[in-house]
Formats: sequence, C-alpha cells, structure tokens
Amino acid sequence: MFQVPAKTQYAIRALAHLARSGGDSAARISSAQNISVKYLEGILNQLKLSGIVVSDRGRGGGYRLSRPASEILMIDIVAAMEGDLRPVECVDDSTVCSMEAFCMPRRFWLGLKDSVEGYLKSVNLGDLAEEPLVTFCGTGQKKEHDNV
Amino acid sequence: MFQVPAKTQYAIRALAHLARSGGDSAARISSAQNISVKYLEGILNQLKLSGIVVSDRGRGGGYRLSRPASEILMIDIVAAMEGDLRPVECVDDSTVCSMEAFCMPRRFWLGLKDSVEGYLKSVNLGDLAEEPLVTFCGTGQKKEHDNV
DNA sequence: CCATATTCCTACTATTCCCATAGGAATTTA
DNA sequence: TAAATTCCTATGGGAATAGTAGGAATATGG
Repeated sequence: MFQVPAKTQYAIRALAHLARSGGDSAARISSAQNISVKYLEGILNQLKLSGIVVSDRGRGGGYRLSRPASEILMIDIVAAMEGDLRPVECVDDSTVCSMEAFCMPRRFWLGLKDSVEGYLKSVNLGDLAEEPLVTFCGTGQKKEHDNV
Repeated sequence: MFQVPAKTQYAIRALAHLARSGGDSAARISSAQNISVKYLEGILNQLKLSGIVVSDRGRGGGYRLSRPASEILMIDIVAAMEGDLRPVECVDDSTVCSMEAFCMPRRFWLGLKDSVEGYLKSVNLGDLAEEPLVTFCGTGQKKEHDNV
C-alpha cells in the first residue's frame, strides 16, 4: 500500500505556491513548479470543487486559496484529490461484512486509518509553505515537461 | 493514497489461519478463507521467500509459520508483500533531490511514513489470530471464487 | 512402486488505475 | 476585439493489480 499519487503531490506543490504567491494562473504555477499545464488545470479544478481554492476566469484571472494557509489541513488536500481514506472497503461501510464490531482485521485497519488521519490533521499548508525551500522533491516525476 | 491491495489482505488472512490451525495446505486455506487457490499459492510462496512461513512439499505437506505469531509484526507481512513503505521516492533515496535536509515536503512525507510504520510495528499477527472471529471482512472481494 | 497430494515455477490475460495529452468552448478584461 | 484565462470532454499509453492455466518437481502412504 501507499504510494502517494503524483496528482496529490502536484496539488500540494501548487497550493504551497499559491500560499506563497498570494494567487497565480495555472500557466505560471506550471512553469514555476514544472508540472504539465493541462494536467495541472484539472487538478486545480478539483481543488476548486472541494472549496480549497477559488478562481477568476478571463484575462488577469487565476487561482487563490479560499482561506488562510494555516486553516487548510493536509488531510483536506488529500481528501480533495483522493476521497476519504479507506484502506479496505469495510472500514466505512459496515454493510460489507456482518461481523463489524468483533472483526479483528477490521479493527486493525481502522487503527491504521486513524493513525494516518491523525498525522494528516496535525500538519497544515502553512507549515509547508512558510519554509524557505519548497522544491520539486518528492514528485515521482520521471522526465521534464514542456509546460506549453 | 492507500488502498490496501487484495494480495496483502489475503496474506494476512492466510497467516491468521495458519496461526490458528498450526499449519495447513494451500488448498485447505483457500477453501476456508475463500481465496483462489492458484493465486494463494503465489502469495504463500512470497511469504516463504521472506521467511515468514516454511513449507513441506509432497503429500501431507503444507505451510507453517516460521516463528510464533506474536513475533511476526504486521509490518513484516506488509513488507513481504509490497516492499518497504515509500510514500514518495525521495524518502529513502536522497539522491533524487538535492535539497534533502531542508525540503519541507520531504519532512512531511517522512513524518507520514514514521506514523504508519509505528502503527504497523505495534501490532503482531498473534493479536489478530487470537480473536474468536477472523472473517472474510476487509478483502475487497467482489465475487465468490470456486477455489478448485 | 505407484497413485496421489502437495509445493513450486512460468507464462498468459483481463481489467483497472494513473498520468497525462489534445482541442476547443466559455468567460473576462484591457 | 484580441488575448488571457478557466472550464469541459474525450482519448490513449503504460503500469500495476488480480487472477488463470498448465504442468514440473517432490514427497508420502498404501
């Protein structure tokens, strides 16, 4: 389990960029962060639907955070990109299995979920964005893009 | 991130079965746990290569745990099936990125990794196997198999 | 010694998910 | 009205996942 998808990593970098710049267009985020423009557009749109960013269309438009970076928890970002954390189906759908309460595997997975959620709630975007260095590190990118 | 693959869930169920039965053949584990026989064979072989189970070939053979269930940590099982935990590339390969020490995203992912590893080290197979009910729950299985 | 039960090995396939790419429509502003 | 921008939909290649299939190698019990 548990490779973080490129999409989520891009989202975090794009949001850190917005936190530091105060707002920017997809094209400029793309070239600053070395992420394919078209792919990034979809990511930003997804973040918008989740209420994490707001956008202005047309010339001079772009994206901004919808609230202070310190109020955006890392778990909000992960949830926006990937939906709720669910290591196995039955953790949030008890109808999958009739044994709910007494099922030890389920309790085990539930504990794992709690552990991860706890961590992701303990860090916010401001923590990441205030650092002097927010690099390309940790993207899983294999090659350079043209960002055209 | 972080759906647990069926393979890992099967491995855990198979091992819990072995812990409770004291040893069994792939065919019997398969029918008891409702896992496709041929697929299970591959899983058990992988667990053998990692030293978690031992096997006896030929008639009357089968698989057994290589050590007491209480000495098999859940992280051993996960590592056997999926390799080391690595949410993003750079967490264990600092050459991916030149910023290592000061890269905030990297520190963030590293913290997540520690959190998950800590949990997986805190639970052992005995904890799961000693429970009265170890069911099919949490497999992501969509349909029944024939287990022929 | 031989039928049978078992692990072990290799190759194949179907499906799903991931990571984009592509083209253009809609919108806003200078 | 041209340019910059978001927004929408469709397509495709590659990798991983989940499983199938067939049979070789090995050991045991009768």
